[in-house]
Amino acid sequence: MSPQTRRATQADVARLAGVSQTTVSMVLTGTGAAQRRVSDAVRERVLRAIEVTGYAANPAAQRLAGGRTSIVGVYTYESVFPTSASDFYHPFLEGVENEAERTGVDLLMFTSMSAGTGRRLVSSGGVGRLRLADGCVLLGRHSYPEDLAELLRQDFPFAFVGRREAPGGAVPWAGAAYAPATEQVTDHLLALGHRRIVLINEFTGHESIEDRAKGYRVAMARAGLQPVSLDEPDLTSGELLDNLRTAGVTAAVVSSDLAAPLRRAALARGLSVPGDLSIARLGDPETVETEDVDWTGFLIPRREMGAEALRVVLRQLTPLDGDDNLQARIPCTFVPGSTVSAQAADAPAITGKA
Amino acid sequence: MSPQTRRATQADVARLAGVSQTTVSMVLTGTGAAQRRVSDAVRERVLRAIEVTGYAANPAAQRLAGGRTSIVGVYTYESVFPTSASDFYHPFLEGVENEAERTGVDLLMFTSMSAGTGRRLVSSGGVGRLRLADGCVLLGRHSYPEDLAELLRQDFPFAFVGRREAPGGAVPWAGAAYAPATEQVTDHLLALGHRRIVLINEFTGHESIEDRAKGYRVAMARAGLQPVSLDEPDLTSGELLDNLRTAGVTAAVVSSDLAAPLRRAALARGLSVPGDLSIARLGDPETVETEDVDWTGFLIPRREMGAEALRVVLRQLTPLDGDDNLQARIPCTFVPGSTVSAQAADAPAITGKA
DNA sequence: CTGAAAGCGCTTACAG
DNA sequence: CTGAAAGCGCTTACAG
Repeated sequence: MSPQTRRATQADVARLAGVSQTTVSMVLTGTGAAQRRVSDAVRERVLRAIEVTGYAANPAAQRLAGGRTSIVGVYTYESVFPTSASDFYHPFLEGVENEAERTGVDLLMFTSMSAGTGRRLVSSGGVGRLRLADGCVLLGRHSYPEDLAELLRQDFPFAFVGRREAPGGAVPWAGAAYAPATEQVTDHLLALGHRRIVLINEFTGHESIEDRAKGYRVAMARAGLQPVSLDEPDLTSGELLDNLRTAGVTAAVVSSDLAAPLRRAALARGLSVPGDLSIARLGDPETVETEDVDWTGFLIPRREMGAEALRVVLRQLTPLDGDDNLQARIPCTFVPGSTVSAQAADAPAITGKA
Repeated sequence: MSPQTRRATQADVARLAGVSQTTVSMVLTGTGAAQRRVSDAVRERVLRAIEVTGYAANPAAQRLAGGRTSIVGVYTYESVFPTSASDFYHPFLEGVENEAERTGVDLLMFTSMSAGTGRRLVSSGGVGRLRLADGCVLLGRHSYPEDLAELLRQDFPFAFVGRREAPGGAVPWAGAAYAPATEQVTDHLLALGHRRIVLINEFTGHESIEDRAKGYRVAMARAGLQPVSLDEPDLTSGELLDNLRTAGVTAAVVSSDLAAPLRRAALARGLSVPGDLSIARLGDPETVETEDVDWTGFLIPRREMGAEALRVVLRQLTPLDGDDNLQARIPCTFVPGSTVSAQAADAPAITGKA
């Protein structure tokens, strides 16, 4: 309607309200003490002028002048929407988006720096692009120590979804509390009478794997038992199973990706799960499962991890309250399931060879 | 390593290269003629200095100074990741993201302005926030004429996914070519010998509904037949079916959401589809289907629509080439299916009451 | 071919 | 309680 096609600026508002542009800014974003310095009468006039002009802040200018934009970057190390990758990213992003909506921040999704494989944030000028945002949530399957170190060095607020470590400082993250969850699962087996309980973990140096091992060891130690680990990465599930039987193992605590293969190997050898071998799973896998098994174990709180990661970023932006914990562990949910059963205390279920 | 924690600016680069800051800017983004004005020797020095300093442009400053950020906003009228809504938004967003990755733009997802229902872009200061981006892709189930009119008025580059109209100018969009697709489906039924073909459409004023009706009328007119429409919105599928039978209809061309109910009603009355009634579907519904029916009809090219919408935005940013079409119709894919069969020319399939 | 200068629209000391 | 001024890091006329 109005012929004016240019967007209103603070200067326009100021002119209409008969005050200085500084005052308009103060009314809008004056921090703490500053905000209070405007008289009610003036504030009223400014507010009215804002309404009349339809003024809305220019985020680029805000950002450049050192203010906040309420934009948080989301950097994923692969693209998100193609269905292949979405199994992994999706639950996390649901959490991030929910929390973003709740707290009123917009999400800047970085997808442009792919350049094929080994896509790195630092080298591709990505860190620079991030600066449009107040902070950034990072999301990827692996570890990216150089990226994280660079972010730390630049003192840029960020959080990784999942525990990560990097040289040069404490990485902020929101991860699953794998240690207590694994401890609980192991305790559950112990309470069922199992004594020969083995941990079967992946053989990466990944932080989350270490956490699971720790929880297992704690539970075993408290029960006065010797932790047993089968760290031969090259074993097939079948060979692994044979080793378990030789060792008289009655229960296995297994990382999420290895549980199904182990169960299949057991069934293939005519064994019953949980009759002959109890299997508990340490986390639900990211891919949709083909078999319909009612696993005993715990669920990874992916949505909560995403939401908390955003909160960890936000916490760095307003370090007002006492809550300055930048490494958040989210509890996992224990699921009773039916791949585990009771075991007479001293009777090894698996004896000799078949 | 280096103690410097501040990010490098063009001024830093300039100092190191022994040139002016203007020259650095020219090397990086000089448009056309300007770019050419820098001598090779100087360009070399600047480029080297950029590498040494690890300079990356500050997008906020770029944007404020009137430059491009290679950021395109994506405004969805509902949240995206919660699974409830993702059925609708997902395929479109896949297309947008793919194209963004291909063309090297980042996506700014606007999620913050929900404010419950009736969430509008204009009133919530959303248009202002958009200005961080070079342009914007809009995505929603309904029509939002006020928002679109405001965007047009402000001359802000955007594109809607799906055909839309608004007062104040031509809305840029990327939509499905419903008219020719519906025409093709109708022709298919005509070729099979059907003469009494009815169009069953939703009763909204939605643009895409109009397109379908147009395609149907064109095909019928060419065959010298009278188009038949049953525009009684309050009819149940069963009553609708009874009307069809009374009218001696042998084939129905049905919008995506009404096809399944109509088929169920037919089966419930002991009729065979396609034996007694052929049903062709105008588009695949957005929700996952419960019944496994091999529908005859066409598929909505949702991913391509998303990708093209981004391209429509980009086209407005660089109107160099001759391709200035801002209303793109993407062809739909015809699917033969098995809910349609041949019909003897003059023998009405449905006669009398059951 | 190169540079000094204005300006984009904000925030934040610094004066009154 | 309020305002004039500097500055954030760029782009783009405008001079040389």
